[in-house]
Amino acid sequence: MNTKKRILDEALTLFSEKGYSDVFVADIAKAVGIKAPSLYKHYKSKQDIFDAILDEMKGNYENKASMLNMNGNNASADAVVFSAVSEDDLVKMGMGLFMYFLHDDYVKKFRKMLTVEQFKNPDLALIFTKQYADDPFSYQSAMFGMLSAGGVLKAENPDVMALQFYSPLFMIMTICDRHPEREREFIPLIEQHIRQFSRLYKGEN
Amino acid sequence: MNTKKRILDEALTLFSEKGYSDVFVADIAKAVGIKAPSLYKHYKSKQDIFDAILDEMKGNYENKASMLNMNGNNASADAVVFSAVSEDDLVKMGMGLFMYFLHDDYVKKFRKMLTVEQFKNPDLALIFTKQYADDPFSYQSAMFGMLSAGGVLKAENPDVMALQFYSPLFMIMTICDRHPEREREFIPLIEQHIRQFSRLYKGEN
DNA sequence: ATTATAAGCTAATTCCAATTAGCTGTCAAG
DNA sequence: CTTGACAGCTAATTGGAATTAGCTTATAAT
Repeated sequence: MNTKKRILDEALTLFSEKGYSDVFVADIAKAVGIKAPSLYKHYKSKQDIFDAILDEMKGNYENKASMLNMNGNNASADAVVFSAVSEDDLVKMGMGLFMYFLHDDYVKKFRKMLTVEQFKNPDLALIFTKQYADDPFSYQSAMFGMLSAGGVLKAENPDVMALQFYSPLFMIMTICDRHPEREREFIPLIEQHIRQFSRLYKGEN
Repeated sequence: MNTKKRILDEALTLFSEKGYSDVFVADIAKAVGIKAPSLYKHYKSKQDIFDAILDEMKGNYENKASMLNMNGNNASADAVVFSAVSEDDLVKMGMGLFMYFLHDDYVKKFRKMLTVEQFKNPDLALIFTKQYADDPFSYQSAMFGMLSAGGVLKAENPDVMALQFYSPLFMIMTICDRHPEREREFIPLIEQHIRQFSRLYKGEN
């Protein structure tokens, strides 16, 4: 039941591994458990399936983003109090973000699809950059700005602080997308990064 | 002349933008200025062209890597002296690495091809991770370890230092691959990052 | 001069994958 | 009960893309 939705799920799984062109309608159908022509009862073409995946994602993202306070909306950082943020708080936040991005099945597949399709499709390039760069930067920059203003952290360029805090998470995520088996090796490094970052910007040493 | 080499160049250009499957033999031939069947006088199949590109790159990399002191060979960091490394030295080194990766035409195309093919081809995944993560990390970690030991920088985990130094370069490079027009916006940020990194790890502030 | 080879071309050939045609069974609404 | 929409199937159809066949010309070696 709900074949229509299952088609999108299986198609996304396949697209994220093989890219749009190397996935055949018959592959998607097989994954769903039907024959290729039956699939046309639900979508009028392969491209239509792809578009539906994009539409679905656009809905999902705004929810998740505001949930994680990750959106570009500058009002959202208000929720973070100016006052103390401990090293453990930063670790919790950074690891939480990292683990969510890395392990949420839907998010992961969608990201991998963006990765392999980005140069063919300018829309996807924009979505990728917004979700994985501009939005996190803008949120974190606002946060670090306030933490600096509140005297919790050194007064340094908050854009740079955001870049330095976030890009290790991003980079290691891309490595783990390629080599999930190396995750064990990198998780501790992320935590060490965040603790070291925190100490450096608190001026402790 | 040297059609054989031109085929590789044009094929790489196309593969890097559209991915292997979306490039037709006729496209490559057209870019070279011949007809598709003529191309088979030089390579026995489309796959053969792809393989030749890989082979060529394997040769290129080891040279470039040792030139840039970027390889995984731990002896290579010996060239860096223990003694003083100024903020400007770090900027020069970081920006040089970044600009080379970002603007060298061959390197850029090859990276984009790795990006879009990585999940289909485990070999490419390994090459990507080696060239853009393991090798830079191992070189820089050795370097920061020596700078710490020499008292030039604080004694902190050198793996984390390498991660923090390099991952902003990597991440911004991936953004610029998608949006070359945003380069102007990001180059200054890279320089600020390196200067801020340097000051933090020198304990100045 | 002759001939072999290299590198190009046009015209098949072959295969494959998306899509369409047309049929069948189910089942809910009337 | 019976009819229409739904969702599936098998068997075409269509179009596109890789590769092969077979021919031509230029050139370099004999």
